[in-house]
Amino acid sequence: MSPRREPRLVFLLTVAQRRLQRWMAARAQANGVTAAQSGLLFILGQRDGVLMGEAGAALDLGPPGISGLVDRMTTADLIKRRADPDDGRAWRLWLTPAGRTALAQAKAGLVEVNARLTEGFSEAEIDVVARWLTSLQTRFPRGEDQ
Amino acid sequence: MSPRREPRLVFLLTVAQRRLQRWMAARAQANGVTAAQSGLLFILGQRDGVLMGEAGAALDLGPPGISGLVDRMTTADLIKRRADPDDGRAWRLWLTPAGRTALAQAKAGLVEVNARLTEGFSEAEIDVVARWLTSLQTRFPRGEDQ
DNA sequence: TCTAGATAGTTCGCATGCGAACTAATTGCA
DNA sequence: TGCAATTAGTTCGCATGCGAACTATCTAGA
Repeated sequence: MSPRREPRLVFLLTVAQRRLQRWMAARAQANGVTAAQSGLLFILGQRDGVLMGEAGAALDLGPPGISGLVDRMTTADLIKRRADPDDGRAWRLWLTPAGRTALAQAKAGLVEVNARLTEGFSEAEIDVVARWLTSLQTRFPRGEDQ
Repeated sequence: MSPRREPRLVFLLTVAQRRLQRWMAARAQANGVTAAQSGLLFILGQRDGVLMGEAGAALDLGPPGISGLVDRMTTADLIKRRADPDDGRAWRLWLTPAGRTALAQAKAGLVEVNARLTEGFSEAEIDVVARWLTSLQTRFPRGEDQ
């Protein structure tokens, strides 16, 4: 409540995310995989064959978001969609060979990005940042809340 | 170089920004102004009559970004675009009365958002966060760099 | 068994913003 | 003066992801 000048966190957060997005998109020309797409690749790398909804939840995407992402990645032959044998409404997602290759490249790229993201900051500082970013998921929840 | 588990900063940053975006978009139903749009309103509140390019630079938007934003806000009658008398290529942006009203509401809303963004964190911690976010603009520069 | 409600995804229209390619106006310089 | 290079914006196609409304399937209870 002191009159200290608030850093413009909304602006900083928006710009930071956009910069990262842009930078990774430029990298995408190399392996053809964007940030959002590599997110799904990572999920499938851990649990191949997840339901679309599960993948969406893991990526914090709503139904339209995961649906569109899956469409684009299916077209790009990075993943494959197969009907769930037990539930006629559901689809399970699987990596294609091209998807596995892209995942390997994405993993390598992530190392560089993470290095760039943490360079010049101590572990304690990065922990503060991570804790703050994580806390926003509680402060700005999905759905209808107070 | 220790094998400590990296927090997934790319993911956290992406999700945090999306959560904030989503939350502010939901607020937008009230005053009809989104986060990106209120960004431009704030710029014009400080310097009414800026050039589009100047506004874009202030918001870290490229030419297509600011062009589209201006189009949408002009259609929504929040801003007005007038030819620069000295430069036939350039346009200057001005708040409309509706834009001024929306700006006042956006300012009020920002107070709440900022409170939510900083709640539970010390000033020193917020400073670390702000410094980290700001540093990304250098780490992930626009244009072609190393 | 039948049906009402819940659940999994899809589709539509929209906002956001990028890169590439473009138009039009201005400027620098030979 | 005149033209080449620069600069201000626009346009196009794309990726991303939202909310609202929809379809199809499944499940639980009367």
